[in-house]
Amino acid sequence: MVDDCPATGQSGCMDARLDMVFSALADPTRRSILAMLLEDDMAVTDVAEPFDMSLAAISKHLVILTKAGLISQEKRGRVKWCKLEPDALRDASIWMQGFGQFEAVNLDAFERFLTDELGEGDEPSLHP
Amino acid sequence: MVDDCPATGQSGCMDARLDMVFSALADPTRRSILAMLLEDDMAVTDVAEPFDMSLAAISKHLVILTKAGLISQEKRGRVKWCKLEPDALRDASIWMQGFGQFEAVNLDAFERFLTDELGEGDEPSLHP
DNA sequence: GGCTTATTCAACCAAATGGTTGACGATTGT
DNA sequence: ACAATCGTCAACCATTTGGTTGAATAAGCC
Repeated sequence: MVDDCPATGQSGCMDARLDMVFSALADPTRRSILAMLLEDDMAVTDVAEPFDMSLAAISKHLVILTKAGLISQEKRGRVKWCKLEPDALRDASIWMQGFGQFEAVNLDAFERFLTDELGEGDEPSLHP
Repeated sequence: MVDDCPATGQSGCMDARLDMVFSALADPTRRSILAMLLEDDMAVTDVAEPFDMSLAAISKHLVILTKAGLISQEKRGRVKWCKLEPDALRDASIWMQGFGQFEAVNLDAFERFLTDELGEGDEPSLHP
């Protein structure tokens, strides 16, 4: 009954986590927030600034991202800092790769990944 | 205005597609369907069979998966065949990998991937 | 102490989601 | 021709989602 196989999805115990991760990613605002946090940790107010939306709405988005494990929030003083937490993203990505494994063409993606990351200079350029 | 950078998410034209892919993946029923289709193409009725849910509901799920590009449906005679379409999954997975790229630990995932796929024999064993 | 800033809470709302049922068109088999 | 099977459509329903406001809590500044 433990989730022995990530592909079956049959009542696995990581189902709920995947639910949360994918539905968190399903919103463009939340994806933008993740992209912003990719560059640096940010306070809630600063996260909200570029959006045409109330602070409360952003706060709720951040709660959703936190519950999904995609970010973490640490309160220091009166400001709450948001930090990207790539593990959950990685897990979900791995899950998805399961669906490509049986196709040889899937290797394209990894070639692209590797050349993007390793071929383009030494400093970890975030997004070419 | 074209989506020049997959990380910004700023009004990129692939946003809508990612919306659809991730919200399609956010439902456990739909993920199970994908897992079933991983093993073989299936007719709609056969997809619906293991679920405790009406055929119409499954039909709707399949429409959602189709619109997201995750599966394709081809009607042959009176039965409609559903086939996994891994490209969309791969694209979304690539997008997600962007969030791991700046971390060295991300390479773990790819090591795991490579050993899983290449290390476990010649025949494309679907899911060990 | 009293103002300002940072963030959440609570109540509310419109729209989207995920399901049901029953009727319907299309295709197949006898 | 008739009946059975495959799948979708339409109408409906309950719940969730994503947003709004205004008040409330908490911390820093003068």
